[in-house]
Amino acid sequence: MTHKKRFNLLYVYLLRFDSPFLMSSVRIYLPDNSYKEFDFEPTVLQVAESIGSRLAKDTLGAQIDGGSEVVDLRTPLKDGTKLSIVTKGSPESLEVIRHSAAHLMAQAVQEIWPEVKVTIGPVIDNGFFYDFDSPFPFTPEDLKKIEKKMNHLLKKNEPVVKEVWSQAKAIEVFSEMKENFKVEIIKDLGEDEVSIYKQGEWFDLCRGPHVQKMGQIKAIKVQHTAGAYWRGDENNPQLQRIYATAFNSKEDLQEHLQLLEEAKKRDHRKLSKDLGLVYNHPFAPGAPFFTEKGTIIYNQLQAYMRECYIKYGYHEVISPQIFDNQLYEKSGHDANYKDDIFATKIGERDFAVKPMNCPGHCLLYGATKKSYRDLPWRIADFGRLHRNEKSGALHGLTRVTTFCQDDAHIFCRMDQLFDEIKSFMTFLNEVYQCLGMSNYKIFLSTRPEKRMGSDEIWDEAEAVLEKAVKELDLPYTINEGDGAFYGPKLDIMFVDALKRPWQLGTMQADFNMPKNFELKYVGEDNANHQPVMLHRAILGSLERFIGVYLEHTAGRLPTWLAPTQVVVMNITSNHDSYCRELTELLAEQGVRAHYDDRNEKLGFKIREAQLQKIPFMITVGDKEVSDNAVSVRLLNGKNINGIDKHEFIKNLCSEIKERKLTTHLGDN
RNA sequence: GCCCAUGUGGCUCAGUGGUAGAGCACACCCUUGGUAAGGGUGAGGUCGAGAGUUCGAUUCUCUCCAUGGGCACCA
Repeated sequence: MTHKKRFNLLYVYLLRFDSPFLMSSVRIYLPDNSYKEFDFEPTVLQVAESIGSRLAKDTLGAQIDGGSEVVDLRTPLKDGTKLSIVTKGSPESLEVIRHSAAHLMAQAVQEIWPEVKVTIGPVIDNGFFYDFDSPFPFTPEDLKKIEKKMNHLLKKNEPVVKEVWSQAKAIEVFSEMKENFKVEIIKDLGEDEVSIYKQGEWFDLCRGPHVQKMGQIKAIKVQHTAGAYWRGDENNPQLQRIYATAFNSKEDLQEHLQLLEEAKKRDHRKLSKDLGLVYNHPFAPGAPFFTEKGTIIYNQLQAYMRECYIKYGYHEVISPQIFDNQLYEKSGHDANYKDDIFATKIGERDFAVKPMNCPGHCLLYGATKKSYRDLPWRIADFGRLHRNEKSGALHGLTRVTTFCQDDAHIFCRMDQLFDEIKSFMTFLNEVYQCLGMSNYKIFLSTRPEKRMGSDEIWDEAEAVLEKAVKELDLPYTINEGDGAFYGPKLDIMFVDALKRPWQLGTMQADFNMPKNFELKYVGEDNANHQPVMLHRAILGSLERFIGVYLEHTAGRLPTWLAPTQVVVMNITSNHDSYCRELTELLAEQGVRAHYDDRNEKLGFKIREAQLQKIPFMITVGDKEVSDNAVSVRLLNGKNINGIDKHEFIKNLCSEIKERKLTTHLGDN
């Protein structure tokens, strides 16, 4: 603090307490610790005005007392408030802009179709939506019309005015307008007063924050429509949702739209088709075929996990595909999961296709008498699972009806739990590092509404997981009510190259299933005890993982995973025998090499190999044949010419064997 | 499951109330060409399935199936 300020502070102090005739002053602190004084409680905007007219013009909201919530610029500030003004330059400003843009969209819709009723329109990541109660669905042409209308309204640059109404008045006004959803919201709020934001003639019930004038929204884009249930409940009426976004500048909007384009290019459904990895047929909805190429990725991942299983003390098992439904009655699946199980009746007997491995593994545990010395008992299973997903839920490889998890169950004693969780996290970290997936977050998902077992059991299970992450010093977030029906989970959320989160790995603590199956081990005390069951997966399902990984890498797989690792290209048919020998040599070393001997120009072959994202392209011409060498082109376009043939193969083999991340492929 | 949209050769997509077209891929021929598409010729589709309207449907209507965008669901 400067000398002058310190003096001011003292002076004001004296004024406040020694001059009863003056109104006590209100002091608002700015981020640089300086402050502004008022003899009334100023609004955010008034503070901004006192600093400068330019700042006032750019003001969109504020954050107060170090909080992250953005408050409305019309908010009166109490003495001592620490104020950080949000202007159009700050990322928080988007929230304000989008909030107002949502109102603008609702206004546009109601000006075009007065019969459409409004509900709510919140800001979401990257944009906002507004849910309308409309007698007709919006067409793409309607969306264009809405966008046009919004741009027209923007030009009018109407000021946004806040009013505070009594609950009674608000109910009366909105009832008269037949805005019944709004009336319901006001009643549910149960507040004596509610705030209303007006632009021109149009107004909406809203908590804010909002811009000063609509013209502060610089760029909007109406994106797409969707059906959505009122209050997210499928028993409620379905509304018409319109998604849109808004930005501080046309450039920012352009940039965002480009990012969406990029994400579209990386869509695993497109990539898996273009790279020839997966095939889908309407006769098997949600059940992908893996082609000969896709199967290589699938099997390589499994082989990798199998190697890790040896290191981490897991034993692989194979369990039945179809069980008598009594198994699922016993496990609790019949009560909690029936809708998703493929079931069939043969004669008088009910059968079910297994939706998960755990009940079968409980049977296998019970097959032999276990001593405390046998624990932890870790069994892994790549068994095929089938789940009868609701039709609308299917999505590429990430949501399918049949899949295979890198699944394992650990049966252990209570005192072994911590070490098991720790070992799992080490295992997971090793795998994710190997795959270049270092960015992941941990969520602790707690008891869901639909669950089995007593609250005491749940208390214990949740506490065990929480204690473990705390002791391991891992940062985590609680995900209330998102646990499995048999136990809480630690969910691993992988964040991909485009910053999108995906749930892959999981570690679940289950005290319920061991109880249902009356699982026991004989303790040191020669008495029976119940083991704890841990359900865990690192990749999640192979299908889902491959989908996510394709998007993360944009299809540029590390060499060890690439279906074709090397393509050999001759320049003329004179080099044919050399190429043939080279390809055989590579194959002998276990390298997946393809010889492109087509009568085509080199540029053409390169282009195809490039589009197929093959890590190594070898070109062979007169030079290479005479030097017994190879020239290599990498996916990033770099060339390494004239390497000794054997040296190249040696290096390549070690890259594959060590499962190196191919950084030379370019930025993933 | 719900709302909306879409479905045309292997792929990407035009198009029409009078039984269809392009590019790529494919086959054959010419071309032997050093780092992202050489040229020519040809074959290939009862326009997702079923029903209806119509003299006539790939086109209009309905139902179903699948896919896409969401919602809900995701043990």
